[in-house]
Amino acid sequence: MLKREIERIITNSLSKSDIGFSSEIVLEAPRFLEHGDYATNVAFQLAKTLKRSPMEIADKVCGILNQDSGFSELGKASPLNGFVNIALNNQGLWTRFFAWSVDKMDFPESDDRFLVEYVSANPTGPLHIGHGRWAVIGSSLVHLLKRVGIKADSEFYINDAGNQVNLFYASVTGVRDGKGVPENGYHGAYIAELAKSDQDPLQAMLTSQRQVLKGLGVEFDEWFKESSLIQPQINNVERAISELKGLGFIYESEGAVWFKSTDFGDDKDRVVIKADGSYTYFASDIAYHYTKLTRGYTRLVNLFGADHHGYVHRIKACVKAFKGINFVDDVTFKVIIGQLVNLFRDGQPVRMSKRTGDMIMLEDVMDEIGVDATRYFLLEKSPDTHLDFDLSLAVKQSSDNPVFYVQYAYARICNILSKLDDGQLNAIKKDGIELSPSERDVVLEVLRFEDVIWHSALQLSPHKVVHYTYILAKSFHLFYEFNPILRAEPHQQAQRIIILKQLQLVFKECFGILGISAPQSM
RNA sequence: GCGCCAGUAGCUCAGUCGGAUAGAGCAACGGAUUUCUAAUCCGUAGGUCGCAAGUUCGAAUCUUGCCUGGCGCACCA
Repeated sequence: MLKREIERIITNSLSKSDIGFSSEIVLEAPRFLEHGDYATNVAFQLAKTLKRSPMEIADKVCGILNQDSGFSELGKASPLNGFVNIALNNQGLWTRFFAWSVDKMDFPESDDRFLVEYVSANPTGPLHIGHGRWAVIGSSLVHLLKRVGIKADSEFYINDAGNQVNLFYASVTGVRDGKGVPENGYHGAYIAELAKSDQDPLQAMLTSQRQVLKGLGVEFDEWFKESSLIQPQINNVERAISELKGLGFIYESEGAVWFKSTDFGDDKDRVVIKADGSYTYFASDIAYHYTKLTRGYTRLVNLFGADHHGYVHRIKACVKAFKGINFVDDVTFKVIIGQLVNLFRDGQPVRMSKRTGDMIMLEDVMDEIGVDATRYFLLEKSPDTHLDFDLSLAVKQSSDNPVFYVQYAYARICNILSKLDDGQLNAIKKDGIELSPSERDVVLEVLRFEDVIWHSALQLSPHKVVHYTYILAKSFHLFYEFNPILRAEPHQQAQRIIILKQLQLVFKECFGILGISAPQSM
């Protein structure tokens, strides 16, 4: 990618010089046009060791770079206030843009195997908007990881064992038999619906969750049932606990069996086998994460709702404890906490509770504003921001909705290209390329794509791709405004067609990662 | 009481590895359309980056303390 190439050139050039800088140069993008296309702060870093002022060093660095033929072919360096600013020349920029392609992107290879676990909602009720948030973030994260060549699988953990499920069954049969819902049981219209049906309530609930998620474009490689942890041949709960015991992290007290999670930063130790001999929910969780390791995953990523963040410490503790096992090496475990979504309608908060009938479900939101808008809005913000989501606003603003803004850019591109054929490309100039300001801007944005998705993937932050997509659309719309294509001179037209084609492919890539559609017309 | 997350423009939020003069969208106001789809573009206005100290050439960003809001603190799941 362009940025890395320039970094390499500069690092090379400086390491050959007498300036004595051997570590890698990292470029940043300046905020102001007059500061060029890229900038580096080497001079500040060198100031201490060289005992010279940053201005003086920046001056010298620029001299070295501008003497270097590999660098000067591409751009020009100039010092300002201690920064080294780099302005690329149009020819160098265009040559790289012309040669670049989404199919030729080159990402570092790695043997890491990611497992992204997300949603994992209890099968005791319909999905709410919060689940929708983890769902779109998780699915886009998996798309993103795969796109940069990282091996990643996705998984939904089904809590189909334990008290809550029993209570759920009891609630449905209670209504069915006219005896009413037990204390602390589940209420709501969906319980009454399930009671009317002959279907197994748990199966019905799972099927419906799966359908809603599929409708949202969210599919999983694996639906892992808690109940499958214990099988006639293999009892994974027993195995996981005995592994921990072998490592010395299990003890008995007050008639129960405990895991010493305080050794790994938890507030208190946790019970895994109750005094009555039954396993706790946490025991299943230990076993579940144990199977992630036995299945060969080395990078565990869990998306939890903020209402479950209390488990983070203990689960991290068990994964850390498992590092003592001989087949486990170099495992990392990252928990992404998705903050809750507050739903509003006309500025009034809409409460969501499984225990009352008054409930807005994920499905309702999708019906109301559409899948693309639902995904875009839920994906747009960083997961650790508390999201206020006003439905009436999302509907009202639908005419200048950001999701339409980015899709419209794509539709405009498709429309123009449909009126042209590749014959026009013969007029392309190879030398003496001129670029208008908005052409230049759009070219630089396209070339940034590779860098953006790589860093978004490393930081497990798909929302950065949303941000980029919006910026790209913005720079396209501006380009469109000032650079006619159909009426342009042949060589200029050819040049702009190249730009459109590159844009079209990058937009398609972005939409693919975000999971929204790419309309050819609107 | 303890823990996690947040606090940036009227509202909703970006802000990379600490960089130069703080960034968008919406809302407000003023403009642009004989045109490749105006679902667009241009401009104006709007700031004590919660508060206070510290680290340093430089802090919205890192450290510490405090304030406010959300969530969580079971031998429930």
